[in-house]
Amino acid sequence: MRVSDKHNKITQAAVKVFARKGFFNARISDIAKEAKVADGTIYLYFNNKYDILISLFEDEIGKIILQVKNHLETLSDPQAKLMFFAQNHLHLLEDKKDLAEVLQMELRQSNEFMKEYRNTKFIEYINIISAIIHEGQNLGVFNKDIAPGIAKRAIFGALDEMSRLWILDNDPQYTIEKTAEQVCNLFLKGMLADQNTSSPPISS
Amino acid sequence: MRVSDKHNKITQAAVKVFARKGFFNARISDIAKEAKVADGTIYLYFNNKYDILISLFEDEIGKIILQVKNHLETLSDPQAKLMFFAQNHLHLLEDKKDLAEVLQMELRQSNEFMKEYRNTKFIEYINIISAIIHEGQNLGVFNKDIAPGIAKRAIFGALDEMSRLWILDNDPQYTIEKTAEQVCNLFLKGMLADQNTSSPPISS
DNA sequence: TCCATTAATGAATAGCTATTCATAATTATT
DNA sequence: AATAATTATGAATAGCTATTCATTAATGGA
Repeated sequence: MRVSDKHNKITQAAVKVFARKGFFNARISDIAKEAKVADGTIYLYFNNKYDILISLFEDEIGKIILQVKNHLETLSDPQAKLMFFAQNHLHLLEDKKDLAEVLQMELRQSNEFMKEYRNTKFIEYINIISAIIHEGQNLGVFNKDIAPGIAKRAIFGALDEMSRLWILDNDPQYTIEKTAEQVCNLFLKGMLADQNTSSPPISS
Repeated sequence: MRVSDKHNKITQAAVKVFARKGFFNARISDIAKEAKVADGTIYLYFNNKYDILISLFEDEIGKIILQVKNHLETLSDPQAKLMFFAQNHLHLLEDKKDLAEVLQMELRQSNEFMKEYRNTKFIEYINIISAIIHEGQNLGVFNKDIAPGIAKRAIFGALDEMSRLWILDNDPQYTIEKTAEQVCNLFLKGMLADQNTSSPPISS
C-alpha cells in the first residue's frame, strides 16, 4: 500500500467524521475507526488533530479550484461563467455532501482557526468570482460601479448561505438549478421591478 | 443584587469569552473569572455550558429584533427598509463587536448545534428580510419573479459574509456605510450594465 | 531464509475541564 | 439577636481523549 493511499484514506475518513460530529466533537479514535487504522497510525501522517483539518482543506479545495478553473476556460460569457460557478458550488452539496458540510461548518469555526491560518486556497477560490466580475466589467457587460472585492464576498456569502439551508433543512423547496438561477438573477438583474413597467400607485 | 443582574453579568462575560476563544475552547472558569463569580455560581443560573450559548442567542438576538422592527415601522419605502436592515446589521459590528463575533462564529458551529436547536429567534431575524421583499413586491417596487424565501437567505448570507470579512480582516478598505450601500445596490439593481448604454464590441 | 528497515498497532499516559457538593456567606424573617 | 432561607464559593471529582511509545508486523534486499 502506497503512503499516499493511507494518507488519503485518513483524510476521507476525517471528512466523514468531521461532517458528522464537528471538529471539536470528533475523536481521533472515530477517525481511526472510520479509516480502519490504529489511532497511532494517524500520527505517522499528520502532526495533530488540527493538522488533519488544515490538510483536508488545502487538498480538497485545491482539487475543486482546478476543476472549476478548467471548466471556466471553456466559457467566454461572464454571465455564463458566473452561472456555472454558482451551479457548481451548489452541486458540491450533492456530489460531496460530507465535504460540503465540513467546509460549511468548520471553515468558519472558532476564531483562532481563521485568524491564525491564512487559508490561501479558500481565498483563491473566492477570487475566481472577482476575476469573473472584472472580466465582465472590462467587456462592458457588468456595471463598473460594482466593487469586485465586495461583490465576490456577497456572492460567495449568498451561495454559502444557500448551502447551509440545504444542509440543515431536509425539505428543500427548490432544486439546486432553480436556486442557482434565482441567486444569479438576483445578482445580475437585481430585485427592482423593470422601470418601463407601469408601476401601480403606492398606497400607504 | 437582583437575580437578573448576575444572570446578565454571566451572559455578558460569556459573550466576551466566546468571542475571544470560541465556544469549545472557552473554559467555564474563564467565564467565571470574567464575570467575577465562582465557577459553581454559573450552574445556579445555567444548566450547562451549552445552555449559556443558547440563552445568549435568544436574549441578544431577541433584543436586536425588537430594535430593528421598531425602527422599520417608521419607514414605508421597501428600498429604504432594506437599506436600513443592511446598515443596521453591519453596524452591529461596531456597537457590539464581541456579540457579532459570537453570532458569526458560533451560530454556524458544529452540526449537532444547528440541527438539534431550531433557533427560532434567528429565523425570526431573517424573516424580517422576506417580509420587506414581500411588501416591496405587493407595492410593485420589487420584481415578482424573486422568491422571497431564497432572496432573504441570499441577502443575509451576503451581509454575513461581509461581517466575516471585517472580523477577520483588520484592514477594511471600505466603510460600513459604503459596504451596506454596495450590497444593497447589488441586490436592488444587479450587476448588469444598463442596456441603453452602448456596450463595446466583445473581443475573445 | 535471514536480517534490516520501515510501517502499524493500541494500551498507557498525561493533561485538561465540566460539573458537583459540602461549606460558608449573605439576606430575610421571627 | 437568633434562626431560617437563600445565595455563593471553589476545591475535589469524574470522565474524557489527544498523544506517545514500546512492541509487533510487514516489506524488501542479500
